[in-house]
Amino acid sequence: MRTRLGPSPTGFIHLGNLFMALVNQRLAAQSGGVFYLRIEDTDQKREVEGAVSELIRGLAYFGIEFDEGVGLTECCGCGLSGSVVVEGCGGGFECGQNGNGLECGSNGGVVVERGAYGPYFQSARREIYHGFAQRLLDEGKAYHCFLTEDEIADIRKKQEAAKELPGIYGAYAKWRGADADLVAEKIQSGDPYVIRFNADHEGAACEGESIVVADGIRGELTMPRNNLDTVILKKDGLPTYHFAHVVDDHLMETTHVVRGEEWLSSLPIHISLFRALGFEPPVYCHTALLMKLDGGIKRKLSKRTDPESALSYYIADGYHPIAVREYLLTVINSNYEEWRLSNPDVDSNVFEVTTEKMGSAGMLFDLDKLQNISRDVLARIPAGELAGFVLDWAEREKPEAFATLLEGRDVLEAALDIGRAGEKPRKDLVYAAQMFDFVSYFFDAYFRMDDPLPEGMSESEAGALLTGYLESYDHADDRDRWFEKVRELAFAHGYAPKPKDYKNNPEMYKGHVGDVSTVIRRALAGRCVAPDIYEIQQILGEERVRGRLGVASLI
RNA sequence: GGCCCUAUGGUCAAGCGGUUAAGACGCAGCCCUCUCACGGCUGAAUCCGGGGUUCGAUUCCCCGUAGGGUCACCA
Repeated sequence: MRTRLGPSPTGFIHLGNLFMALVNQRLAAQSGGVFYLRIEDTDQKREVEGAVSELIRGLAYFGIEFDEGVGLTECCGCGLSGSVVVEGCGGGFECGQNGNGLECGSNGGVVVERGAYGPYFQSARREIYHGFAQRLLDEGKAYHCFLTEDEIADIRKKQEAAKELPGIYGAYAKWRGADADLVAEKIQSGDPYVIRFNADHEGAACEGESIVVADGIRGELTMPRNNLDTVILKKDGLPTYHFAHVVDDHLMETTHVVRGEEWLSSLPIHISLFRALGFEPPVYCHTALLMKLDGGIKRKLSKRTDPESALSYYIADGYHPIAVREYLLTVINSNYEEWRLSNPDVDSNVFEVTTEKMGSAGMLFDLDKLQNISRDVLARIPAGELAGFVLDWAEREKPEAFATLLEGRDVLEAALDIGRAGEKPRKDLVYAAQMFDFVSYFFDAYFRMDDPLPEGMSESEAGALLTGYLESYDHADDRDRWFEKVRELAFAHGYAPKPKDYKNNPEMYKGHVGDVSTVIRRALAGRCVAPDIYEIQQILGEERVRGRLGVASLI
């Protein structure tokens, strides 16, 4: 299979982009095919500078790499902004001569193209589109249209009033078959125009005819034939999506177009264009959309109002790429989870994604599920690797903490590794920001006594317990000996050494050993909820343990 | 509004004419237990409605209904 991703460089990378990229990537990789990146920059108004390299980097964070097409490479060192080099051009291009107007990455990346089907920027394929448009023009399948915005608005108003289908078609297509001399004259005098597809070039008799398309996900689809004179070349000479899609995916030999359901309704236009040009259409796979529950109703994840729809949200919080991929995989093919359960240690790329098993309903994005998957994924990653991951995150997102973490890297690693050995590892870790918070108290700079004492525990009582604990503290004790001492301390102060004792005879005790350990835990970690005290102490080291206990016992 | 897509618990969903209607997340309870997390067990919770077809429909067909998508010189 040859698949592609065709994003427009608007500076916003949607979760949906990643979803689509992942499906396309897996499909190509599984079949030994090619997955390429084409930049659909035909809307100059929406274009954002630096969006292309940001897009590539954003996707790369989640492990999306392209075999062909637009990519990023190390800076050529020219230092000039606005320069592009084309890989494999043999030095024939000087920096800045390519003219695509892209940045020479401020952080060392240069946008390049590779592959035999270029250019992969639609804005650089103008002449190609013009050639095919001319062909349609010559064959009477397209025409110049000089309708102004006002005229179109009037037409629409009339159509609305008459409850007719809006758009340019039939009798409303007044430039269809216009006098050639008049057209030439208008062009000559510089009147702006667009090229429209003539939906009735095969004769208006086709009205009511329907088309049947075999969708890779949805099976056989029956839709009415296109009857709108859709614009294929805009006033500025650039193609619309519809035309660029048809021309490019034909020329670039895309075999499978995986795209969102929002394209379903323009499928008839695309089929008509393929037919008019005499091209074979690719296999279409229209995926369900990612939705969000909003006030009780489902709706498409929106980039304007839903922060979690942006890839940058997950990068900023430091979600692990593997976790996000696995979550997406469970959404892409629901049998993935089952597979993962029986293959806990196999690389997720071994799982075969199939379009037939993709849902077509539109699913809610489930952050809980992502987090749950993330816990499992992170539990399988060695602490050393996680420490590096957190450091990368901190360098990027929390620079003020980076030096501290880097300096205390061994502490960071040990802290992240708490309770993870053995058959039933703890699964406390979810994403980098959360991991940082989870271990922050190990670093003096972030140690805070945040939590209040447990209910009913007075400060003097806590102070007495801590003083007693400090007196008997021996850093060299093993875990059993250590806890034995905690029990003794508890008993000496009127607390049940075992929770069960307290449960059975609540009137005999002030509380149980858990209350005592909570006071200790709070003194050491600043919180009443944290992992095993013994391990925390071992990581903190004797000096800091005594220091924190001493400080807390005086309050 | 037209056209199109979709419809199983709160969520993701198995199912593909006869099932006690899987599983996962979440939720509740219990167990384990120094708190938490992990783990174990248990539980509550689903076939949108109405017609057909059929000996029998969650499953097939039709009609509603609901949700979504789309109706640009944006993709």
